[in-house]
Amino acid sequence: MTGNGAEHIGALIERIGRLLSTDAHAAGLLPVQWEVLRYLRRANRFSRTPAALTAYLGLTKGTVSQTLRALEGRGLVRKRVDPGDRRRRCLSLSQAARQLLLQDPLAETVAATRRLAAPQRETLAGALEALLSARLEARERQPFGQCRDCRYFARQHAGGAPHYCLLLEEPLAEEESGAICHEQRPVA
Amino acid sequence: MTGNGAEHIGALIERIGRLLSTDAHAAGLLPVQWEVLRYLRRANRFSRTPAALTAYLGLTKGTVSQTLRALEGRGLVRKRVDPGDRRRRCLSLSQAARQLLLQDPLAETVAATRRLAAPQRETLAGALEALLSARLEARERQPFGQCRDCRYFARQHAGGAPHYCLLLEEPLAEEESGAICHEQRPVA
DNA sequence: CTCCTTAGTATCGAGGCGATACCAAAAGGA
DNA sequence: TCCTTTTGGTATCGCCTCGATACTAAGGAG
Repeated sequence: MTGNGAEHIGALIERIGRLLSTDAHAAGLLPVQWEVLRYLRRANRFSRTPAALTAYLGLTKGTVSQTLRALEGRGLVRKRVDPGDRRRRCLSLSQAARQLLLQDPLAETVAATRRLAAPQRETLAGALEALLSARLEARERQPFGQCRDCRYFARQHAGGAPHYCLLLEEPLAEEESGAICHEQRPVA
Repeated sequence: MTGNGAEHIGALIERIGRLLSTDAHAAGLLPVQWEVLRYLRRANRFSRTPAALTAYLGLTKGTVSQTLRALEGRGLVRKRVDPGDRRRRCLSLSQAARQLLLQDPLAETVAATRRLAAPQRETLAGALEALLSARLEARERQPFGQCRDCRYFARQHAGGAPHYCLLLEEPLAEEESGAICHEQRPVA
């Protein structure tokens, strides 16, 4: 292989992104629609709202509202008013959406990643995280990291007891600690 | 950092791709329009045609035709009939397009890549190439590699003499050997 | 009760995108 | 030579993204 400069890496990222985009189209949904479904699968209960989704995708709220409208029309996303704050909408995936996610075109790339040697995969993950956080900082975007990596995450050590969010003052189940959160602030 | 599995890498790639897409929007052109300009800057003279561009982007020819129409309307791309084959159109960048490419939003990510440690950058490039070629094979897409890595590339060793393409039977200048080609077939 | 902020929707215009249909030029027979 | 096929590109339609702008509704602060 020739040309391993920084420009080459830029071209690779661009090309892979384009492939993912056409894969997404071929799988029956538009790229951003797949991303909405993936987000809703990974986000915790405080983050499954149009506002958090808007921040995650980096789009305007009007665009997101319209995209959600399209997904609702297809019966993939359900929207209902938050009883606590009647301005908020709680988003959830339909059973059809969960079924559809089993054919997520991104899975093929994940499988290709699995075929890399373990140390190479480690380095790849680290490098991508560095690139991502550089861009996030430049744009002052929220990181949307995992709950358990958050400065407000309090781990309860008494066996079986749930964890706790010091920001939202809510108990957290063990399964929730790996979900992404729109309020997440990395430790230190 | 937590969760370095293959799924995590998939999420990272997806998220970076999304950031690049919103960066592109912010820079005044649509993502695919930036990609067209980048392609035309990097492609050799046999590959600056709508058909090659269509294969590169993995889109339908109708879509590409329409995108080129938009870029032509903005005075960024010029199109003229190929004198040899009057069905073909030869594409070229205007001076305004070359000027615009100096503000390519992808450059910021390239700069971030440059800040990685050299061995990490090497591994990143290798891993991304592996992911890309896996997807290309699965979709039976052309690689669009560099001319000099092609099985039809004949290097002339007599000082200063140009190289030669055994497929198209055309002489090649030294500067062309780094360009990407729609006919490129990697060695062995 | 006002003002302000936050959450979401509605609408418009540009444009990507696939699908389909179409046209023109080249190439390949019989 | 004429006829067919193939190749390169365009035109049009419908759906959807996307930003911009303007709007409604609900919560909060004084």
